[in-house]
Amino acid sequence: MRSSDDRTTAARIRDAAITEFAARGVAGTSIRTIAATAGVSPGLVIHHFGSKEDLRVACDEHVAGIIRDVKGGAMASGGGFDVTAAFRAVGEIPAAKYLARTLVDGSPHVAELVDEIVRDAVGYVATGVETGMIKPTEHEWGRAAILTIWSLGALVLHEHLERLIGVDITADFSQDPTATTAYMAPALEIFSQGVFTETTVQLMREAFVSQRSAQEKESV
Amino acid sequence: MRSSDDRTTAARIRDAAITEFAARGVAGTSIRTIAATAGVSPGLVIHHFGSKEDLRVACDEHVAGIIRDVKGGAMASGGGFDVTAAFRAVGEIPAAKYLARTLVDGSPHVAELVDEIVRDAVGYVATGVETGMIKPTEHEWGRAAILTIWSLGALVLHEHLERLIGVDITADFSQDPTATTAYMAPALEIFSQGVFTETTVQLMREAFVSQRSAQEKESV
DNA sequence: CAATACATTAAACGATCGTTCAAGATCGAC
DNA sequence: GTCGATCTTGAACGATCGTTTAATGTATTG
Repeated sequence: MRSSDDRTTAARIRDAAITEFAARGVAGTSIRTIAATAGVSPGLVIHHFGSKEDLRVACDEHVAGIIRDVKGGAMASGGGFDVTAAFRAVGEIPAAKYLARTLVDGSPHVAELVDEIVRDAVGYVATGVETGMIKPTEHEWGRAAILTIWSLGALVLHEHLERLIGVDITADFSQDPTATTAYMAPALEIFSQGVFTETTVQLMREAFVSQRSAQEKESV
Repeated sequence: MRSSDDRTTAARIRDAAITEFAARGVAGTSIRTIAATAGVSPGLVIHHFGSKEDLRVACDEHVAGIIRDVKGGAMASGGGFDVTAAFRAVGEIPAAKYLARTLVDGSPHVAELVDEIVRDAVGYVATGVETGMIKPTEHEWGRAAILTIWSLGALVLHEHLERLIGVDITADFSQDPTATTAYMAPALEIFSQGVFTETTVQLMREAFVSQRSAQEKESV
């Protein structure tokens, strides 16, 4: 039975930490809990990683590595800026949940990683525009950033999304057509035809301009 | 000087707790920290709220109350399903940040609250469709849910959004036209014209159908 | 086989945690 | 002005936290 888990003890501890940190946050997880999940003593956790903070950094770096692998591998065949799709494709569910938590908890490396994902999205979108798949825009960076944030935001709020539409985007639902429809269909619709009518766009543009000129008056 | 703060001591403790919980999470915040922020002794916190968990519930309910007020007041004049706009309009920044944290930490009341926001969004969108402001859809619930999740997701990831495009959506930037442009312009663009071209939509639809029929074959 | 390095554990340490408690301080009611 | 109720504090309690330490087990190596 042991042959079914060929990971190092240190790797098992690290993976247990990733799971626990993802579920309860770093502050909400004790070393004793991680040790219990990994089936070792608390002292061994410290022996292998030095301290809780160092263990957290090790988790950070490991998940960051997975993300970079996933991006390199499944990017071209997938949805581009939809990071969550890449995770599902590779089956790295704990890493996805860890990222979701860490995006809010904050960590030494996650900000850097998000910037990286957005830069990739900019490149992906630019290619899409060149090949006529994606509409051009004045706000290249802003649009890529917002699309990425929305995608990551859905990942972070996966529990709510699951409750709302019955789809866990941190799980592999590629075999479940119902789930695919519930999540992908409305998103695809928004991304293709938008939600506002021409009338609304015109109204908002006018309101925006008038607000702006009013502020210019104020500031004089 | 004391006249500048007419809140009850209990209210000051509660507000301090909301701020600290929002910044560091519930597990990452000690009662002693809250007491220090409120300028009282740790014992007094317990005396007024019974326990840390009860204090958390009190924060939950207070913020939920603020959100319901905000929804009722600024909904009609604002962006509809953009919850964050409502917070800025009323100036309840700590409540917004508390909600952002609690959406991920989980709490006894937040799920209920999210469902409520989505139901409101469905109603708002339906009205918009009737008056010709919003495009109709097959997926009423799904679209409203996803739009709400995106909006809340941006709130949750406000720190990353600020770093990426220089706009803190938990702050009142109504006086800052640059910030308004950076965030609102791309979002409005996506919501009006979409991001995918007709070619892409057609391709995705075909891919979706073929995937589906392949799965139907499989399941036979 | 002896020696050495590494893996691992149980026990304990000091710090901090949420909470309790006893004792003042403050206040309104009679 | 006295009394009871409420507000507030400082000290302390037991539990749990991250971490250390000493000891034992288990390989590896010459």
